[in-house]
Amino acid sequence: MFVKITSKTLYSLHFLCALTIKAKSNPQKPVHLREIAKEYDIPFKFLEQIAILMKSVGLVRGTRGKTGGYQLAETPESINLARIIKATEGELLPWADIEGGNEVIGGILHTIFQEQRDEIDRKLSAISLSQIAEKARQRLEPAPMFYL
Amino acid sequence: MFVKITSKTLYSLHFLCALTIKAKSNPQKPVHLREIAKEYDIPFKFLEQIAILMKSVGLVRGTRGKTGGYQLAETPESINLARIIKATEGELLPWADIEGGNEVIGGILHTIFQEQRDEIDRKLSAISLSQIAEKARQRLEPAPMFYL
DNA sequence: ATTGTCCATATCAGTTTGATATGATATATT
DNA sequence: AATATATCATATCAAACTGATATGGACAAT
Repeated sequence: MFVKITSKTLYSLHFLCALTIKAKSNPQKPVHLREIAKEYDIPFKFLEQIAILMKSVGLVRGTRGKTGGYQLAETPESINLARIIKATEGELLPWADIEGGNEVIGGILHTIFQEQRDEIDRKLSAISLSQIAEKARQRLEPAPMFYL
Repeated sequence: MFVKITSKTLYSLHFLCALTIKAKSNPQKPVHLREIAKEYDIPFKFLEQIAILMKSVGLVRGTRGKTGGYQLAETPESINLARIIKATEGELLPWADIEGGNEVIGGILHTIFQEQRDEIDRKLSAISLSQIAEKARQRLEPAPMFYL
């Protein structure tokens, strides 16, 4: 593939959206991973790893113990898609060996893609978690009554 | 990684550039893979696979027998970078499962990236093999005499 | 016939990805 | 204090992908 999004990113977005949506109706209260795993059909143990990763990059806070769980460490408005994807997929710029420099074709490609990468970074940075969560919430809403 | 270029693409570009450059001084004459593999330091057997791939997508022609070799199947002006990368890395659009549709986050990401992918496609399509080969030729040129 | 090329698969080691297993640590409840 | 339930942290594993190698067939000029 050329542009690649792994399921780790998908799961991470589900996770963060869940925290965002649930915080609306009940702020302050941590959300259990089991709950999210069940609702979004994510393998629980995999979700645990993702939660730890999200915590390590400062996007969420974990509370231990029986009434523990996770909640966003920042407002969903201040968290953008670029930060999330960089956490899950690594830096947007890939070819470390190409950047080496003296390799001819690599150098050419590097020049060609530099501009494009900056553009992608800008666009992803302009999309906030709150926007994504809002769209997800809309799509998840049950059909209006008058369809029944 | 997020945007990824494998060595198969690098080697392919070396291969196609070699054919382009050599065709200038000696058109019609097929170029041996062994020659290219040596000059560009590409594992010969790997290059063979790449040559077959390039042939299967119609970018080069192979001539068998003792005086055989490879040559471009089209003019280097009509071959663009998008075609080459699609041949080596697959379609620029990756997430077949995401495109499925009814998955919420996947659908959102698909929308977000659609525009960007088209943009990348346009930019890569605008860069021809002849341009790349020309740049490569310039960089490969020995230093001018008056530097000695 | 022999040689040197393309052509086509099969295989293999290393890495990445998705997922599971095991257990430690922390805290609210009983 | 004991227990239940949560986060936290590694270790491990199978499948897929990547880079590379191996083996052998088909073809044409000498």
